[in-house]
Amino acid sequence: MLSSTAKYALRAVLYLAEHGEDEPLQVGLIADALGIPRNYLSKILHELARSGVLVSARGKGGGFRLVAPPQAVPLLSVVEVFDQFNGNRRCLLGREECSDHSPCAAHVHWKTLSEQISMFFRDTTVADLLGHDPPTVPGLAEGGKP
Amino acid sequence: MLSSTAKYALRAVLYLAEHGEDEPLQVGLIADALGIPRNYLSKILHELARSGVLVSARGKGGGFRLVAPPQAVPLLSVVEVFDQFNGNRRCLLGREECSDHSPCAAHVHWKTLSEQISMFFRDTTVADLLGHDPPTVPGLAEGGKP
DNA sequence: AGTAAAGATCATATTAACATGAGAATAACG
DNA sequence: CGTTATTCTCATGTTAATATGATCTTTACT
Repeated sequence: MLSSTAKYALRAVLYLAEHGEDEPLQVGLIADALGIPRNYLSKILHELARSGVLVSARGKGGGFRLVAPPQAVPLLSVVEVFDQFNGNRRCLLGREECSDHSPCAAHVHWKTLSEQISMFFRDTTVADLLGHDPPTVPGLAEGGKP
Repeated sequence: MLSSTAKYALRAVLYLAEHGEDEPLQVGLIADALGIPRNYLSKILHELARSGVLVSARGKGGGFRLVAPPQAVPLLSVVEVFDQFNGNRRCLLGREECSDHSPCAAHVHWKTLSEQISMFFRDTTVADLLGHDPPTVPGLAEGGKP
């Protein structure tokens, strides 16, 4: 559904929302916590900063923070920085021009679901995902229920 | 949503359902009609044959045919040959192990849509997509309304 | 001013998807 | 049996995503 870059971005933003309320968090910290390659995450966070989702501070004491409160950050604003959701991404058969006006064979069947997916990313916010099992390093055991 | 390989496969299967009822169709014919690289489509159709969706006949008069009638071919049986729909494909954040039992942060929010997507590919058949604007070469003008 | 801690940037490597080209294997048919 | 039309297979090329490593730049603090 999402590129691994977009997944990294989402997980990092969630981590910032949960742990970065008071002070900026460093790339290395987030990368270690989530098991994401450091320099790769660095570039991802940098792009999120360029896109206005995060702010970055260089130098000692620097790091990344969310610009807006989690309730004001739809998943789409994170994900669209890396994955295209426009045009032929929406057409199941990959036609450049696929619309109600000029539909592909699957158009009427796929349309509803496709719109629901768009709505999901537009309407779900980072805050909606907080308070659940926080995303940690995938494949790392996680002692459970007392 | 789908890899371009899976899209090619879907479009080719649709073409076979519409034009290959009486006789097997040749790779070159389908490739030309749909604007898909010939040898690439050849491999795709071969894999669909190995997977039991198509039958192939070599030699003169050969080509490809659907094994079952279009009503009996769910889109999933075409698509799953190329794109994985299992495991972490279903998890929005890319966790290997993401389930009701061990959910990621997005699990409860994404679950419903994810299941609807699965259902779509399982319940929609090739026959459902017939009788609409047939998929042709993308980006090719298509003389329209009289 | 010097130093350490951070992000920013550049060059390069790795991998998988997508694609092309040439030829081998198979089958029909005269 | 040879010719021709077709799929099948292998080798290779191209491109984009993913990842790594080295170095540059900025900032806070002493």
